[in-house]
Amino acid sequence: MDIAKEAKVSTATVSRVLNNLDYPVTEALRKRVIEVSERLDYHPNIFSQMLKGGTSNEIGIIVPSISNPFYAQLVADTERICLKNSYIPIICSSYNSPQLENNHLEMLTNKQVAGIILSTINLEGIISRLSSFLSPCVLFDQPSEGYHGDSITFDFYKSGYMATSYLIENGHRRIAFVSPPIDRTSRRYIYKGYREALRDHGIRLSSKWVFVAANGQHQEMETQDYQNGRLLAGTLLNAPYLPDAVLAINDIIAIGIMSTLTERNVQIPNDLSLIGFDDIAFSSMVTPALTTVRQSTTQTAGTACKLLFDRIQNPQKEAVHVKIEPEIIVRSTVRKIHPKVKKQTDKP
Amino acid sequence: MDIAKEAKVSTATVSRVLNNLDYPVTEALRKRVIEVSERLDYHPNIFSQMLKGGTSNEIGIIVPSISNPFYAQLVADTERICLKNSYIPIICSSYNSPQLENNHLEMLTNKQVAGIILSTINLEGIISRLSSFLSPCVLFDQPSEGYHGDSITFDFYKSGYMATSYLIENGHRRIAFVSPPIDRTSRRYIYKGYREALRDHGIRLSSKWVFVAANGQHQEMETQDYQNGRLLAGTLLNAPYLPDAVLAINDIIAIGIMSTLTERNVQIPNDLSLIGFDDIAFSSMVTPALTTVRQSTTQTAGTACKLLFDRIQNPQKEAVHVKIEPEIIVRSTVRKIHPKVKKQTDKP
DNA sequence: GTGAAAGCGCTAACAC
DNA sequence: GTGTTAGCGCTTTCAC
Repeated sequence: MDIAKEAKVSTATVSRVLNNLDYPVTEALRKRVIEVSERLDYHPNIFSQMLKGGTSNEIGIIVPSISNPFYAQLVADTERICLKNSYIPIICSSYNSPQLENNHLEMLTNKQVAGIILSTINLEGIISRLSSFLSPCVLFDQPSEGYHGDSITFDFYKSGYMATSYLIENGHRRIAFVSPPIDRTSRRYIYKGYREALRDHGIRLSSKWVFVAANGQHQEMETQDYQNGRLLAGTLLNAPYLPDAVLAINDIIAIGIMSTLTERNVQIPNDLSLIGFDDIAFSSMVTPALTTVRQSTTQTAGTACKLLFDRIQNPQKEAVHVKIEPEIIVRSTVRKIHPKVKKQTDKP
Repeated sequence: MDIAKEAKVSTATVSRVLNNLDYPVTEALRKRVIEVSERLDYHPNIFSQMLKGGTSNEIGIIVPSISNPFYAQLVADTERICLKNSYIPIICSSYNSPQLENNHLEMLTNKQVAGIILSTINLEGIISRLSSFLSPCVLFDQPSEGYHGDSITFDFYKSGYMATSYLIENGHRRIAFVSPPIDRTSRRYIYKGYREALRDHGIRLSSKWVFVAANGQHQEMETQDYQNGRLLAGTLLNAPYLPDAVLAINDIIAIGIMSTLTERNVQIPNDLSLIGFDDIAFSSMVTPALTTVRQSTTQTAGTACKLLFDRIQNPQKEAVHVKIEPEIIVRSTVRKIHPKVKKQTDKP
């Protein structure tokens, strides 16, 4: 330690002063050490601190893709809370690659971060390893069935159910379902909610109203969802008649649908109602503003951080599972219609 | 080292095997070490590696706000390139706080990251310290005048000049300028480009066509820009007559303007042309699709990474300054008008 | 009150 | 070919 030499004291004293240990050190020495450390622009070497058994104040945050506005928001919210609690967030995108997610996880545990907040795209693949980690891990956003640690997810099933019911209550019967490939548990649940809401209201599920994109998703998700929305809206318009409403599995795909519809002079919500999921910032910026089911990022981020902080404090405490309730944000893309008045388009 | 004991060899041998040093080790021993290391699920302690003088493969990326779609895109692009080159990106948001930016910078240098890619919001404040860093730092996105290291920025002045000229060439004369507070060098340059383009085309700058928001920006930037756009469009509509065109200093504020205009039945581009800056993904998703000046994030990210990687390879090489050329993305919000035909609105 | 010294896990120089 | 050992910078116990 250079400071020790320069100030002519022992390294022990330097350590005691700089770490503010409540250890008896004469004012004179203390002052000298501080003076020298400032003069030398001293920064402790975190590696040797950690080697010596120090604890990290970093928190890893892993999400599928940071360029997706929903995750950008979720990460930003989480980041802010970490910072406020003097943790340093380390943000990682898995880009839908289990391999990359694994790498990140390994990197984070190697660093012995204080904790990990993870939206996994590969639950089955990692669930067994999670508990063996040295750093506590809370799962958020995506469903986490079978995980025994802390977790917090949306109630996707309920989201799907609520959105569909909401449309039905507004008089819609022919409700289309539009989605990218249903390859995630979250999507499966929304779809299930959709089907069961229809069933519970005595509406027969018709496969002709289910539009699921075929392609994979290794490109940028946001653009792809948008394009899927545009495309699927196109095939939807080719049907002999229009549905009453469309349930789009996320806001971006909904905005894609709006775009094609507007182009083809189909008025929303006059000719067709539309509801999305997520409530990303842009949903309120499009015209007409999109009615959607909010998956509150602030709530998710807040709860995830709280669970993690609590666990860091008390590693022995019982695991907690939280479900965030969906909330319908009523804006301008769903209109009330009278179920008796069957609207027909001018298509053959 | 547990492995050494377990396999009954020295730690040196273990290190040699596990690091694949081209050091003579008998196959038998090598196999035994590998077998044990796998059985014990061994992970090297990166702290002691670093302590011993190892080099980090992490790269710090600092931007103002990750929830801003432009920066989300820029970060995602940068992240991907880092990953592809086996660097681990560490993403930090400064949230427009010089204090926080400083903290991040300090954290990154403490970790002795391989390099830093920085969009600084506090150039003056940090420029002197940058060169004393142990990790090389390339500045991107924001102007970096006075910095002697590598840097890469947009030609904001040219952007502003080009956009304004483009509008003028399309027959517009009364061109409004709409912006959040002009508190950043980038914005000052765009504004300057606007003014000088007007001047060079013999159009007098009229302060009544300059709309600059008053408020600060410690909230979420994206929402705030949008709201500013809405508000300023409102005051713009209260003027006795409409301008021919509006130059909005970023896409989000442009989308805010579109929103108010659509609400008030002002048709874009028939009644008013509009051009933005950035070319965020959403600009092509709104209706009508926004004409804008692209600040290519892929180009910026690519160049920034290249400069940094080069410097890591060769710390002595000369500093490089790159300016990314703006590019007008023609979509549907600017129409050509004949300069002679003075359009008047029906307002008094 | 202060200092000396051990040791965290690893790598590399040196011995054998 | 393989083992021994010093030392990276820090914290902490123990001795003075």
